[in-house]
Amino acid sequence: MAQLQPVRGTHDLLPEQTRAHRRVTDCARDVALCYGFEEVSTPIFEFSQVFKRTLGDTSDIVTKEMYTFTDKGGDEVTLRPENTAGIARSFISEGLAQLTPLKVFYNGPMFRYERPQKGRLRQFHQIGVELIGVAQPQADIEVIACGARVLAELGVIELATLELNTLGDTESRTAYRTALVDYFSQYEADLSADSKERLVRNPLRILDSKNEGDRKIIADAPVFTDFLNTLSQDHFAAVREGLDALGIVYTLNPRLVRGLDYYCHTAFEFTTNALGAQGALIAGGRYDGLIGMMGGNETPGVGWAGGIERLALLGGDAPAAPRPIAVVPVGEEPQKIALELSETLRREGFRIDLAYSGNLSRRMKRANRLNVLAAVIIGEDEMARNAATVRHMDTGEQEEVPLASLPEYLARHR
RNA sequence: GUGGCUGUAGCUCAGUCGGUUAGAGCGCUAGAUUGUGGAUCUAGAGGUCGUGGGUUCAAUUCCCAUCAGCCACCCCA
Repeated sequence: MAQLQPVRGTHDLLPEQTRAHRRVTDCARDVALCYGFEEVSTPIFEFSQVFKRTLGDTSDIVTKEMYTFTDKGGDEVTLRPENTAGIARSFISEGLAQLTPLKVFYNGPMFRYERPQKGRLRQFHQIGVELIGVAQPQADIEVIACGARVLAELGVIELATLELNTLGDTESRTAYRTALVDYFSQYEADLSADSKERLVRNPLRILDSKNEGDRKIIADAPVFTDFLNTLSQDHFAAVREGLDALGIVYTLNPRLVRGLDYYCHTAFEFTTNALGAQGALIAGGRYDGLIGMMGGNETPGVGWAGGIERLALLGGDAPAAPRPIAVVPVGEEPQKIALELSETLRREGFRIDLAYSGNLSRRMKRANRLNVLAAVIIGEDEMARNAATVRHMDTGEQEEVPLASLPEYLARHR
């Protein structure tokens, strides 16, 4: 048991969990399609530069959480810790600028070297959308509405609250950042160790500190709204107006900050308190500087990512496994035609499970365990009559049906 | 990365104040029922008590380390 265990923070997805994940991804994909997004996939690893350049040299992800290695050709590559950078890279290298506005949906594994907890894994899975090439607040609104809709369709919207903030444009944020550093520097000695770190790495993060001492200092810190220029204010106002018009409720959270450098203007997060400390279900925002930062033409973008494991945990029980129909041969000859019969029925679109071995009792037991809808029993007797006995497992009723009309019969009783 | 809790059968958990063959329920296998599942009864399989080391006549039990899970911090999805 201890000898052969999965790598820390990774999980096997057995049928039940896979069904739970698929419910989330299928639902999200359907919703995203409604909003005009198309599904894409980018590679699971990229050159490390893709992430280093975009996520910020000081972000936790880059400094301590990336799975980075040198491949046999000497290239330094990294297992993707998130998918926005990969999409942006693809946008540039595939020349997708001519397709703007580009709307994509993705789903897949991400990797972060973190200390595992429930809802926090080293290999985890995300769904997400990106809307690239639209600077107008309509894009922010549409993207947020899409996220809200995914949660609603999953039936977890009641457990979530939408938190909203603006990070302003670069000009506003730089001014605010400077003011914050000035302010907190006065109290540097009283700040928690974490916050002293943050003072140099990401001063905005101090605002989010849970440390009590920090909280007192934070109470009198400069407020971002005082530093927002008109453009930033207008953008944020328009986003709020749009959400109001759509009836999407949100709470303003001035302390909502993004860990990644490329975000600006709208930042939002659908959070829950039903998962302990792992509260973020869907998080995203606007990243107008990202594509330019990577070397493409300046192109605005907005998007979000959602944690599949977290959404699946909240979503309750996995959907039931599909109920197949069992083909149960009894005897040598029937055994031979059972394979053929199974294939025929499968071609007709039925989900067929063949009872491989044992006496009839054993095979029926197995069929029962698979929760089959019906058992198609075929023995010497039936063969002689070119028929099969169909037993409906829920009622226990059974009926002999000519082989030729079996598909039609089963279709009626499906 | 920091602090804490936990680790006994496939699953959920009892138990041993250190002492001979470690238990239950569920599940699994077989039989009662040689062409009929689910219910019932009977029998059976399954554990180096997470791993490694130490203390001891003796360790699943005590100590240390390690691995893993969980909780909080951190970070976020």
